[in-house]
Amino acid sequence: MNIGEASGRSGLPAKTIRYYEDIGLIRPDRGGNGYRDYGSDDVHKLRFLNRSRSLGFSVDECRQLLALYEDKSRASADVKEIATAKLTEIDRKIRELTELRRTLEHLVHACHGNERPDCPILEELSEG
Amino acid sequence: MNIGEASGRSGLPAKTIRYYEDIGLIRPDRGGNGYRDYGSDDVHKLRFLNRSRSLGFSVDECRQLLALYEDKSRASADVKEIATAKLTEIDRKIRELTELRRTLEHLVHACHGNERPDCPILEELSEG
DNA sequence: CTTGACCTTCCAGTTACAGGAAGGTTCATA
DNA sequence: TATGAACCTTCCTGTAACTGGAAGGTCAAG
Repeated sequence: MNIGEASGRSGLPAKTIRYYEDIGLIRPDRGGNGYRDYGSDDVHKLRFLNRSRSLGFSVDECRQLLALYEDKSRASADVKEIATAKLTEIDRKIRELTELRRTLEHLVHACHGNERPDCPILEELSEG
Repeated sequence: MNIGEASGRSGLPAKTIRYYEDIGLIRPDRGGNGYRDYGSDDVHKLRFLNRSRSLGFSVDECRQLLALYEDKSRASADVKEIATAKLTEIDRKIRELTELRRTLEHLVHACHGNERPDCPILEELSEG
Protein backbone atom coordinates (compact mmCIF):
# COMPACT_ATOMS: atom_id res chain seq x y z
CA MET A 1 0.00 0.00 0.00
CA ASN A 2 1.06 3.64 -0.50
CA ILE A 3 2.09 5.97 2.26
CA GLY A 4 -1.32 7.63 2.38
CA GLU A 5 -3.07 4.39 3.27
CA ALA A 6 -0.34 3.44 5.74
CA SER A 7 -0.87 6.85 7.30
CA GLY A 8 -4.61 6.34 7.52
CA ARG A 9 -4.25 2.88 9.05
CA SER A 10 -1.53 3.78 11.55
CA GLY A 11 -2.76 7.21 12.55
CA LEU A 12 0.64 8.74 11.84
CA PRO A 13 1.06 11.65 9.40
CA ALA A 14 2.88 10.73 6.18
CA LYS A 15 5.56 13.26 7.12
CA THR A 16 6.27 11.36 10.31
CA ILE A 17 6.35 8.02 8.51
CA ARG A 18 8.97 9.33 6.09
CA TYR A 19 10.92 10.69 9.01
CA TYR A 20 10.85 7.30 10.70
CA GLU A 21 12.28 5.85 7.53
CA ASP A 22 15.02 8.50 7.48
CA ILE A 23 16.14 7.53 10.95
CA GLY A 24 15.98 3.84 10.13
CA LEU A 25 12.92 2.69 12.08
CA ILE A 26 11.12 1.17 9.10
CA ARG A 27 12.22 0.01 5.66
CA PRO A 28 9.34 -0.12 3.20
CA ASP A 29 9.80 -1.51 -0.30
CA ARG A 30 9.76 0.78 -3.30
CA GLY A 31 7.59 0.33 -6.36
CA GLY A 32 8.84 0.89 -9.92
CA ASN A 33 7.47 4.42 -9.75
CA GLY A 34 9.57 5.25 -6.69
CA TYR A 35 6.57 5.18 -4.37
CA ARG A 36 7.01 3.58 -0.95
CA ASP A 37 5.17 0.29 -0.57
CA TYR A 38 4.04 -0.73 2.92
CA GLY A 39 2.96 -4.16 4.10
CA SER A 40 0.63 -4.90 6.99
CA ASP A 41 3.58 -5.63 9.28
CA ASP A 42 4.85 -2.13 8.55
CA VAL A 43 1.48 -0.76 9.57
CA HIS A 44 1.67 -2.77 12.78
CA LYS A 45 5.02 -1.26 13.57
CA LEU A 46 3.76 2.23 12.77
CA ARG A 47 0.75 1.79 15.02
CA PHE A 48 3.06 0.60 17.73
CA LEU A 49 5.33 3.60 17.24
CA ASN A 50 2.37 5.95 17.36
CA ARG A 51 1.20 4.53 20.63
CA SER A 52 4.48 4.27 22.44
CA ARG A 53 5.54 7.77 21.37
CA SER A 54 2.27 9.23 22.66
CA LEU A 55 2.93 7.47 25.97
CA GLY A 56 6.13 9.37 26.53
CA PHE A 57 8.73 6.95 25.24
CA SER A 58 11.50 8.56 23.21
CA VAL A 59 12.14 7.47 19.65
CA ASP A 60 15.22 5.70 20.88
CA GLU A 61 13.26 3.79 23.47
CA CYS A 62 10.76 2.86 20.78
CA ARG A 63 13.66 1.63 18.72
CA GLN A 64 14.68 -0.62 21.61
CA LEU A 65 11.17 -1.91 22.04
CA LEU A 66 10.88 -2.64 18.33
CA ALA A 67 14.25 -4.35 18.44
CA LEU A 68 12.92 -6.76 21.05
CA TYR A 69 10.80 -8.24 18.29
CA GLU A 70 13.05 -7.81 15.34
CA ASP A 71 16.57 -8.61 16.36
CA LYS A 72 16.65 -12.34 15.91
CA SER A 73 20.29 -12.61 16.87
CA ARG A 74 19.88 -11.01 20.26
CA ALA A 75 20.17 -13.45 23.15
CA SER A 76 17.15 -14.02 25.30
CA ALA A 77 18.81 -12.70 28.46
CA ASP A 78 19.30 -9.28 26.86
CA VAL A 79 15.73 -9.21 25.70
CA LYS A 80 14.54 -10.01 29.18
CA GLU A 81 16.70 -7.37 30.74
CA ILE A 82 15.52 -4.58 28.47
CA ALA A 83 11.92 -5.71 28.56
CA THR A 84 11.97 -5.92 32.34
CA ALA A 85 13.41 -2.43 32.63
CA LYS A 86 10.66 -1.17 30.34
CA LEU A 87 8.06 -2.98 32.43
CA THR A 88 9.21 -1.12 35.50
CA GLU A 89 8.97 2.16 33.65
CA ILE A 90 5.53 1.32 32.31
CA ASP A 91 4.33 0.48 35.80
CA ARG A 92 5.57 3.84 37.02
CA LYS A 93 3.77 5.62 34.21
CA ILE A 94 0.56 3.75 34.96
CA ARG A 95 0.82 4.66 38.64
CA GLU A 96 1.44 8.31 37.85
CA LEU A 97 -1.38 8.50 35.35
CA THR A 98 -3.71 6.91 37.87
CA GLU A 99 -2.78 9.51 40.45
CA LEU A 100 -3.18 12.33 37.97
CA ARG A 101 -6.55 10.91 37.05
CA ARG A 102 -7.66 10.76 40.64
CA THR A 103 -6.58 14.34 41.26
CA LEU A 104 -8.33 15.68 38.18
CA GLU A 105 -11.49 13.81 39.05
CA HIS A 106 -11.33 15.28 42.52
CA LEU A 107 -11.15 18.73 40.96
CA VAL A 108 -14.08 18.07 38.65
CA HIS A 109 -16.25 16.95 41.53
CA ALA A 110 -15.06 19.66 43.87
CA CYS A 111 -16.22 22.32 41.41
CA HIS A 112 -19.95 21.99 41.91
CA GLY A 113 -20.76 25.65 42.20
CA ASN A 114 -20.18 28.35 39.66
CA GLU A 115 -16.85 29.37 41.13
CA ARG A 116 -13.69 27.36 41.28
CA PRO A 117 -12.89 26.50 44.89
CA ASP A 118 -9.58 27.64 46.20
CA CYS A 119 -8.36 24.20 47.11
CA PRO A 120 -4.58 23.71 47.21
CA ILE A 121 -4.67 20.49 45.18
CA LEU A 122 -1.21 21.06 43.79
CA GLU A 123 0.28 19.34 46.81
CA GLU A 124 -1.68 16.22 46.12
CA LEU A 125 -0.69 16.49 42.50
CA SER A 126 3.00 16.49 43.16
CA GLU A 127 3.25 13.89 45.85
CA GLY A 128 3.84 10.97 43.48
CA MET B 1 15.78 27.92 47.69
CA ASN B 2 18.22 28.14 44.78
CA ILE B 3 17.69 26.49 41.43
CA GLY B 4 19.99 23.60 42.33
CA GLU B 5 17.85 22.53 45.23
CA ALA B 6 14.65 23.06 43.24
CA SER B 7 16.19 20.84 40.59
CA GLY B 8 17.07 18.16 43.12
CA ARG B 9 13.60 18.20 44.66
CA SER B 10 11.65 18.28 41.41
CA GLY B 11 13.81 15.92 39.38
CA LEU B 12 14.06 18.45 36.55
CA PRO B 13 17.46 19.68 35.27
CA ALA B 14 18.20 23.32 36.11
CA LYS B 15 18.37 24.01 32.37
CA THR B 16 14.81 22.83 31.96
CA ILE B 17 13.61 24.85 34.93
CA ARG B 18 15.09 28.02 33.42
CA TYR B 19 13.47 27.13 30.13
CA TYR B 20 10.09 26.75 31.84
CA GLU B 21 10.56 30.21 33.24
CA ASP B 22 11.44 31.56 29.77
CA ILE B 23 8.15 30.28 28.37
CA GLY B 24 6.20 31.57 31.35
CA LEU B 25 5.30 28.39 33.20
CA ILE B 26 6.80 29.47 36.52
CA ARG B 27 7.76 32.80 38.05
CA PRO B 28 10.29 32.41 40.84
CA ASP B 29 11.36 35.39 42.94
CA ARG B 30 14.84 36.83 42.59
CA GLY B 31 17.25 37.43 45.43
CA GLY B 32 19.40 40.56 45.72
CA ASN B 33 22.24 38.66 44.05
CA GLY B 34 20.12 37.91 40.99
CA TYR B 35 19.69 34.27 41.92
CA ARG B 36 16.30 32.67 41.38
CA ASP B 37 14.46 31.88 44.60
CA TYR B 38 11.96 29.01 44.59
CA GLY B 39 9.26 28.26 47.13
CA SER B 40 7.77 24.88 47.91
CA ASP B 41 4.75 25.61 45.72
CA ASP B 42 7.14 26.17 42.82
CA VAL B 43 8.68 22.79 43.53
CA HIS B 44 5.21 21.26 43.49
CA LYS B 45 4.52 22.75 40.10
CA LEU B 46 7.88 21.59 38.80
CA ARG B 47 7.27 18.04 40.01
CA PHE B 48 3.89 18.16 38.37
CA LEU B 49 5.42 19.39 35.12
CA ASN B 50 8.05 16.68 35.25
CA ARG B 51 5.43 14.01 35.63
CA SER B 52 2.90 15.16 33.11
CA ARG B 53 5.61 15.81 30.51
CA SER B 54 6.99 12.31 30.95
CA LEU B 55 3.48 10.96 30.45
CA GLY B 56 3.22 12.37 26.96
CA PHE B 57 1.44 15.66 27.58
CA SER B 58 2.78 18.59 25.60
CA VAL B 59 4.04 21.67 27.37
CA ASP B 60 0.92 23.46 26.24
CA GLU B 61 -1.30 20.78 27.73
CA CYS B 62 0.69 21.04 30.94
CA ARG B 63 0.07 24.75 30.87
CA GLN B 64 -3.67 24.05 30.65
CA LEU B 65 -3.51 21.58 33.51
CA LEU B 66 -1.59 24.04 35.65
CA ALA B 67 -4.10 26.73 34.75
CA LEU B 68 -6.88 24.59 36.18
CA TYR B 69 -5.37 25.24 39.59
CA GLU B 70 -4.09 28.73 39.12
CA ASP B 71 -6.65 30.69 37.19
CA LYS B 72 -8.96 31.84 39.95
CA SER B 73 -11.13 33.86 37.59
CA ARG B 74 -11.99 30.95 35.34
CA ALA B 75 -15.55 29.74 35.63
CA SER B 76 -16.20 26.31 36.96
CA ALA B 77 -17.84 25.06 33.77
CA ASP B 78 -14.66 25.73 31.79
CA VAL B 79 -12.56 23.97 34.36
CA LYS B 80 -14.83 20.97 34.24
CA GLU B 81 -14.78 20.83 30.47
CA ILE B 82 -11.00 20.91 30.19
CA ALA B 83 -10.50 18.54 33.07
CA THR B 84 -13.03 16.10 31.69
CA ALA B 85 -11.35 16.09 28.29
CA LYS B 86 -8.02 15.41 29.98
CA LEU B 87 -9.61 12.60 31.98
CA THR B 88 -10.66 10.88 28.77
CA GLU B 89 -7.16 11.21 27.39
CA ILE B 90 -5.63 9.91 30.60
CA ASP B 91 -7.93 6.90 30.52
CA ARG B 92 -6.82 6.14 26.99
CA LYS B 93 -3.18 6.39 27.99
CA ILE B 94 -3.74 4.08 30.93
CA ARG B 95 -5.48 1.53 28.70
CA GLU B 96 -2.68 1.65 26.15
CA LEU B 97 0.03 1.37 28.75
CA THR B 98 -1.75 -1.61 30.27
CA GLU B 99 -1.85 -3.32 26.88
CA LEU B 100 1.78 -2.55 26.23
CA ARG B 101 2.60 -3.94 29.65
CA ARG B 102 0.73 -7.14 28.98
CA THR B 103 2.49 -7.62 25.66
CA LEU B 104 5.94 -7.03 27.10
CA GLU B 105 5.25 -9.39 29.96
CA HIS B 106 4.15 -11.98 27.46
CA LEU B 107 7.46 -11.56 25.69
CA VAL B 108 9.48 -11.85 28.87
CA HIS B 109 7.75 -15.09 29.81
CA ALA B 110 7.81 -16.50 26.31
CA CYS B 111 11.58 -16.18 26.17
CA HIS B 112 12.49 -19.00 28.50
CA GLY B 113 15.21 -20.61 26.39
CA ASN B 114 18.47 -19.07 25.32
CA GLU B 115 17.11 -17.97 21.95
CA ARG B 116 14.41 -15.49 21.29
CA PRO B 117 11.33 -17.23 19.93
CA ASP B 118 10.10 -16.13 16.56
CA CYS B 119 6.67 -15.11 17.78
CA PRO B 120 4.84 -12.50 15.73
CA ILE B 121 3.82 -10.51 18.77
CA LEU B 122 3.76 -7.29 16.83
CA GLU B 123 0.16 -7.93 15.82
CA GLU B 124 -0.89 -8.14 19.41
CA LEU B 125 1.12 -4.99 20.08
CA SER B 126 -0.68 -2.91 17.51
CA GLU B 127 -4.24 -4.02 18.01
CA GLY B 128 -5.13 -1.32 20.57
C1' DC C 1 41.89 35.62 49.67
C1' DT C 2 41.73 31.97 46.83
C1' DT C 3 39.44 27.76 45.37
C1' DG C 4 35.48 25.22 44.07
C1' DA C 5 30.80 24.89 43.71
C1' DC C 6 27.33 27.43 42.94
C1' DC C 7 24.71 30.89 40.07
C1' DT C 8 23.86 34.20 35.82
C1' DT C 9 22.97 35.22 30.57
C1' DC C 10 23.59 34.09 25.91
C1' DC C 11 24.26 31.45 21.93
C1' DA C 12 24.57 27.26 19.42
C1' DG C 13 23.18 22.34 18.74
C1' DT C 14 19.73 18.32 18.93
C1' DT C 15 15.45 15.76 18.60
C1' DA C 16 11.32 14.90 16.54
C1' DC C 17 8.92 16.39 13.89
C1' DA C 18 5.63 20.02 10.47
C1' DG C 19 5.07 23.14 6.45
C1' DG C 20 5.77 24.18 1.94
C1' DA C 21 7.96 24.46 -2.63
C1' DA C 22 8.90 22.17 -7.04
C1' DG C 23 8.01 18.50 -9.59
C1' DG C 24 6.72 13.40 -11.09
C1' DT C 25 2.63 9.66 -11.20
C1' DT C 26 -1.98 7.87 -11.52
C1' DC C 27 -6.55 7.81 -12.58
C1' DA C 28 -11.19 9.41 -13.66
C1' DT C 29 -13.48 12.15 -16.76
C1' DA C 30 -14.35 15.34 -20.81
C1' DT D 1 -6.03 11.90 -25.79
C1' DA D 2 -5.84 15.49 -22.63
C1' DT D 3 -6.41 17.76 -18.38
C1' DG D 4 -7.13 18.14 -13.62
C1' DA D 5 -7.40 16.34 -8.97
C1' DA D 6 -5.21 13.67 -5.87
C1' DC D 7 -1.68 11.27 -5.04
C1' DC D 8 3.46 10.66 -4.56
C1' DT D 9 8.71 12.23 -4.53
C1' DT D 10 12.90 15.03 -2.57
C1' DC D 11 14.68 19.04 -0.43
C1' DC D 12 14.88 22.85 2.52
C1' DT D 13 13.22 25.64 6.20
C1' DG D 14 10.81 26.26 10.68
C1' DT D 15 9.24 24.92 15.37
C1' DA D 16 9.07 22.75 20.04
C1' DA D 17 11.32 21.42 23.88
C1' DC D 18 15.01 21.05 25.42
C1' DT D 19 20.67 20.40 26.05
C1' DG D 20 25.56 21.82 26.14
C1' DG D 21 28.99 25.08 26.60
C1' DA D 22 31.26 29.54 27.00
C1' DA D 23 32.12 33.68 29.73
C1' DG D 24 31.59 35.55 33.86
C1' DG D 25 29.46 36.87 38.71
C1' DT D 26 28.58 34.96 43.85
C1' DC D 27 29.35 32.53 48.03
C1' DA D 28 31.09 29.58 51.87
C1' DA D 29 35.15 27.17 53.52
C1' DG D 30 39.83 26.83 54.55
